[in-house]
Amino acid sequence: MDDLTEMLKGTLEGCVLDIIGAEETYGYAITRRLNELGFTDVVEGTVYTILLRLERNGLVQVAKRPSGVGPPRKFYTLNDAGREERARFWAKWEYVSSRIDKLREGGR
Amino acid sequence: MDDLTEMLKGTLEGCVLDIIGAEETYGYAITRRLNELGFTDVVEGTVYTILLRLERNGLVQVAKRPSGVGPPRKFYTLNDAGREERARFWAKWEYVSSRIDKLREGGR
DNA sequence: TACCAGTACAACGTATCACCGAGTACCGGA
DNA sequence: TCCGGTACTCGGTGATACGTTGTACTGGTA
Repeated sequence: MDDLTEMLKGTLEGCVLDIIGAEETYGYAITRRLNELGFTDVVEGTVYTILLRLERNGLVQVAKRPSGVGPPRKFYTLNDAGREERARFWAKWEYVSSRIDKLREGGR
Repeated sequence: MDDLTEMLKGTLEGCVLDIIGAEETYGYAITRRLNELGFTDVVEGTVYTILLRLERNGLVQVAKRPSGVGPPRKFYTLNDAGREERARFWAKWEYVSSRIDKLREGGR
């Protein structure tokens, strides 16, 4: 699939939020997860910018722990604000995607 | 629904493309159509930027005609390149939205 | 020992996009 | 005559994903 960049704007952060919400995890693993989900072009740099943004906005709790197979990892968990934001994201997604699907079906 | 700006990036242009593809129309009417579709915060300035971009990228054919109820209108129609782009948009949308829905259902 | 691949994160700059605001202009009705 | 509705243009702003480069730790292997 060719360039999805623009279409991922505004949704990628929500996806990361959701992945963290499912279980405590770290940047490198999140990137792999997104790749295997089908977003093959998403690179580490992108995910780390999102993670730093989430941290700066106070949506996640961070814990640095050694990994054994490389440098230490920063593990992320959602806090209350993060869980709220995640719910808001899915509400928005539901809203937007349902309306676009309506347009597609020629819904006048 | 609160701010959808970021989530519309990359999809709004596709929506406009689709609306034009359905029938010959003009900026002001496209804005109204998007508003009634549920994208109530989309304003004329935004739509006109998209239309100028579509024109610059050679995806539409333009015809200026008097309106009778105000200043002349610029009517837009998709050309071959525009129809291709529209198809590409829906393919991308199908791809992205299906994968996000999968994430949402906890699809591991 | 020296090198390399895999893992892991950070920081810089860039392009694109939706939005905002202000401006121009045409028309009909109160 | 003014005002609301119609209709388009243009310049600037902020948010976001991406590309690139750099740092650094580990284990395997030639």
